[in-house]
Amino acid sequence: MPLFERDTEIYRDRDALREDYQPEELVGRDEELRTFQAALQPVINGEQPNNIFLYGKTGVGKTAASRYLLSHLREDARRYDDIDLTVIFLNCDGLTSSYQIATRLVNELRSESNQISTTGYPLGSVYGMLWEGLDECGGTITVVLDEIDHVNDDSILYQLPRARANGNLDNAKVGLIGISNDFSFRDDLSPKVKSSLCEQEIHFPAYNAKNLQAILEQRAEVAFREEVLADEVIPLCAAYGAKDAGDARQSIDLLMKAGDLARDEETDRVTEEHVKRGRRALERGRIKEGINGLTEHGHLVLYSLLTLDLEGETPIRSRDVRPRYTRFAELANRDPLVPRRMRDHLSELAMLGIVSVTERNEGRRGGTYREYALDMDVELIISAMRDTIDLVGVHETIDSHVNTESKRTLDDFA
DNA sequence: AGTCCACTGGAATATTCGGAAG
DNA sequence: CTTCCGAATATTCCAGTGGACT
Repeated sequence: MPLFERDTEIYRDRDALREDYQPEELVGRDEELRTFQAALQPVINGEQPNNIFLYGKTGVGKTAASRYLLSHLREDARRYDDIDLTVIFLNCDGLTSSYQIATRLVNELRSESNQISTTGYPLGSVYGMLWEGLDECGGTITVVLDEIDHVNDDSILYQLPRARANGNLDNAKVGLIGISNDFSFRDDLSPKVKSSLCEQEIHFPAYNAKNLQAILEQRAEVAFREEVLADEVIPLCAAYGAKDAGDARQSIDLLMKAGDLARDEETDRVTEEHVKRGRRALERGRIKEGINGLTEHGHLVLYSLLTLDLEGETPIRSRDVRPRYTRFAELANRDPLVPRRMRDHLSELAMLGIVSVTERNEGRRGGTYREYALDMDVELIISAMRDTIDLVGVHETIDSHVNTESKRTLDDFA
């Protein structure tokens, strides 16, 4: 018997479900594409391009729409002799300042052999090099800055659109396209940046179930063999996706997970059951990741909440979590955090969707406070926590010191 | 109408940590 | 090895907040 064997293939091309796959047509974003296209029209007309600002949550097609339209734009611009279009696409993830963006842009414009170092120059001379590079390139230059909310100073967002007006550029016409996940980012911009960058704003709303279904169908067409998916699979994935965040990435991942589960069992059909199990598995992964990213004190806070939940004490206000937390912290040989900070950890757990929060107000008697409760299956959280390495030490410490009453609770899931 | 409770959430400030440079 | 920097974490302080109570 051979060691390796081809899987019973339900997939035609599994890669079509991967993150980097780019479909030829973009479905479910018709209206946004129309506005976006109209905003890009001046480029073709040879006019000064608009500055465009795109915003919307993750996975709603902002980047995909930009790539799609700009590649068409580039192609179509080639048909006109008098238009010389350059597109620079820069993802600002990991970049924190305008300075870093400017050096990246300079390097994009320069040849391999002529790159500059990303540190060491005065800001002014980097801008100087940037204007020089842009002017040398000439024609119309569209700069796309993806995830600009990662950058915490907006000088380049001011400089770039104004470069021509300020006399820094003679030949080049620069258009800036900013993409942001974070809606509040736009509000925080200084007024002068807002007026120039946000002259064209396009909002990408979350996908609804219908949009998601269209997207999934498009992908599934390529990814799976015919007759492999049960009828309810795609609608179900779409429904979950729309309910959660309207995020295409997430829905596609779910479809892929369901497919993988089916493949692992060597069945030739993906069913509703697979989707449900896939969802659970993905959810667990998400929680695990969330928990892994927490600090030790975050873990202790979660632990406190977990044991309290097992004792049926939830929902619970933060001051009642405190004594339990303090005890655990001492057992783990850590100084307990100050209440204000502990509340921050609680809200962080809430942010991850691990716990739920309800605001209550009992007026003069109790004031305003929030009540926390576990929002996830206890089993799921425990199994996710078990894998958290640095928790082991804490766990043992607690386990060996804790009094019999809570020991019983801990044993319940240890 | 005004008081008051018990928090919340923002902000200023301090401390610790980790990585790069010297 | 130290030194320095910026990011991440913590602490301290405090001005709201909004519904129950007088």
